[in-house]
Amino acid sequence: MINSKEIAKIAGVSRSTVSRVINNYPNVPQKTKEKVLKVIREYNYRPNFSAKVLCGKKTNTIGIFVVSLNPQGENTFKVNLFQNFYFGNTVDALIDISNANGYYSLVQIIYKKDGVSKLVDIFAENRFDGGIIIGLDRKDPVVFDIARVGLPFVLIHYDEEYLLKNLPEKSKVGLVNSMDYEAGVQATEYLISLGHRDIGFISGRFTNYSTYERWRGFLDVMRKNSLEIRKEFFIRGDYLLYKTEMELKHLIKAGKLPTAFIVCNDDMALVTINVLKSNGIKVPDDVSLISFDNNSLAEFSTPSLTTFKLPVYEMSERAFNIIVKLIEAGKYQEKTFVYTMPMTLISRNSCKAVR
Amino acid sequence: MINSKEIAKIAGVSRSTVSRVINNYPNVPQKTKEKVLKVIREYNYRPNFSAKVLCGKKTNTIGIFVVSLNPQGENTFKVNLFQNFYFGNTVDALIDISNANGYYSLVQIIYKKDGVSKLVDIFAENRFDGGIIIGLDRKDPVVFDIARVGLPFVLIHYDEEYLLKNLPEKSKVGLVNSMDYEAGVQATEYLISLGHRDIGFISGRFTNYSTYERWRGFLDVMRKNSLEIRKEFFIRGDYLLYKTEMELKHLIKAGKLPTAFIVCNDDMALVTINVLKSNGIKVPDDVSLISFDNNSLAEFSTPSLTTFKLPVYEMSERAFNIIVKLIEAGKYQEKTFVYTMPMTLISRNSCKAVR
DNA sequence: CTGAAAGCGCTTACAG
DNA sequence: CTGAAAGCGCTTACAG
Repeated sequence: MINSKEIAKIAGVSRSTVSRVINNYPNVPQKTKEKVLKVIREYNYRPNFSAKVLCGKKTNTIGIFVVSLNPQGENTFKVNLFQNFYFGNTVDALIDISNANGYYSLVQIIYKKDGVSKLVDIFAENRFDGGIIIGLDRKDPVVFDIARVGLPFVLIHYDEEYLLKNLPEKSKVGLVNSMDYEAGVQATEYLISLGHRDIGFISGRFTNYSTYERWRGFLDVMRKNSLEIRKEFFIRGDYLLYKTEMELKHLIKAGKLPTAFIVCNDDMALVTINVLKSNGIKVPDDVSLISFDNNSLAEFSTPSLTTFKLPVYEMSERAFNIIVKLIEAGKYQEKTFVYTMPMTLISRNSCKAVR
Repeated sequence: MINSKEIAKIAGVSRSTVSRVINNYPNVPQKTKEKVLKVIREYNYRPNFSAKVLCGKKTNTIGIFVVSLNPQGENTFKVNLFQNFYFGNTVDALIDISNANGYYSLVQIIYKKDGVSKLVDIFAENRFDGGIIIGLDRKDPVVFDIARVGLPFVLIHYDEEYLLKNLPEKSKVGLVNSMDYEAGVQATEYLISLGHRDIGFISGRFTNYSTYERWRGFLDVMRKNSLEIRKEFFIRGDYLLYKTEMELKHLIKAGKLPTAFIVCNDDMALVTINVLKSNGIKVPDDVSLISFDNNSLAEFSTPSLTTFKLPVYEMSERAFNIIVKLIEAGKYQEKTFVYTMPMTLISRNSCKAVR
């Protein structure tokens, strides 16, 4: 590849001038500009990216990081991003939004293990102007190590209080959450309003922001209504389909079911429907189901799912806007942006009033 | 951020030695190594990425490029990657596979217009070791400009003959296609075997490899069976749902329908079902539908779709393997790899034998 | 085994 | 308006 030195030589100017033309500096006469531009076009010259960055130019790149501990054992890599509603859609939205706004996107999936600390390393390499991180545990302290690197980043789904309390001074950090506590409250109240009193809960991972918050909401409402929270109606699904299936089968065998389940995502709800169905239990006639996400199947399953829409696209947009603000603020401003976005109940056919 | 010079100073060695330790050169005594490593850890030092690349080190990054001309007018950016089965899943798979194998992935969506030529520029910036490109027209000549840059790349879905004929010498290029011609043949033969003779075709874009090939297959079989290809049964859907809907409505209004349609993707097939349904026409009783992709809804629609599975994941894996081979071959080998992967007919409920 | 020096390809004060 | 020079942070022959 040709470099600026040669371009300069051919155009009969110095490298400084070539640089000035490329970077659109004002004090280059039109004539010189055209002369240089002509050579650039002719030789298809493109300034070397690394050299530019090394001189302190921006990378124009957003780092997108998906932290995904691997439940099937540490040997299996692959997240199956493309089968995961939350990760897949967030990454896709983030890429799309970044690109549409003139930023490159560098995507990196962290397959846990040593991975999370590797996050710090990647930030220290200075490959991007700012990062967006999803999939971290709600209180993963790696965040503070990353903050110390100095590059701005925004978190999607993380504990707000814990973050703000422990963030080092002068951190450039953003946070985007969904209103999972409120959704948990609303889900429980909705079921109660339908006459349900025996309400079960199929959880995701409790290290996870959303699961934790929804569970809190559930507990608060159950207690407020003096409803018993029965241990046997709690299923630790951990967002894993085989686990959900296994534990649910146990419960069915044990003989007693709640009249409704709050399920921490649509995928587990879909499995729940199937397992119940194959045991002769009807949804929603025998058991009601309310879940979260509103994934692409929610509308098409039988019955269709009553679920809370996770505003993935809107959250991604917000995260992108914050990171850009943080990047542009440069060294002159430190601020922490926090947004919490509403989830919407989409009422379909998996819930029914209890007789 | 601390740099190698300071690390060297603190550790009491030269930058050369720091570099040797980092890059695991063999001729560093254990003791020196440990001394340096200790300082590196203590100060959380990470070699600057751009500086490394500028010295000729690899970027360890795969560039992933999605070319998506924007049908809704040039002002609308956003591809809605996450709603697009083909693009979304391919990108996700590519990211996943790259990351799992130790490569970063730099993703860039090209929103056409000036975009395609911008592709050449990005390749010239030397930000990644090799690229994978999807979404290009089956004969987009930009490929040859990119090839001239010298970085290896692999194309997904491109005209093989045209590519091989026009590629400059010493190109490091790969190509991964699916057997769309064969699928087109098989789809048509299948419908004929069910007794259909009036077969319509709802096309994607003809500049697109898959549409073109499937159409060729369709034509060949229809001719071989001396079946009439009726112009009025051809709908140019262009992969656009509103267009498919509009043209189909025209056709319905005109009064005469084929007994079966070959539809160039599941999304258009789903729309077709809806439009027919709302006009009192039943699938598959009145009209059979066979499509391509096997997207996540294909199984759940009513009726479920008989469709050809596009092996997105397998194709992505293949593309990744090729690009790695090409990268590792370095300057010493030039070779063009071409693979064409089978599509599988998944027989469900949208086709029926004609009485 | 190890350090001094050159070089990768840019940009940016600085001087004129 | 424009060029020579220094500098960004590494790596890598080269010499010892």
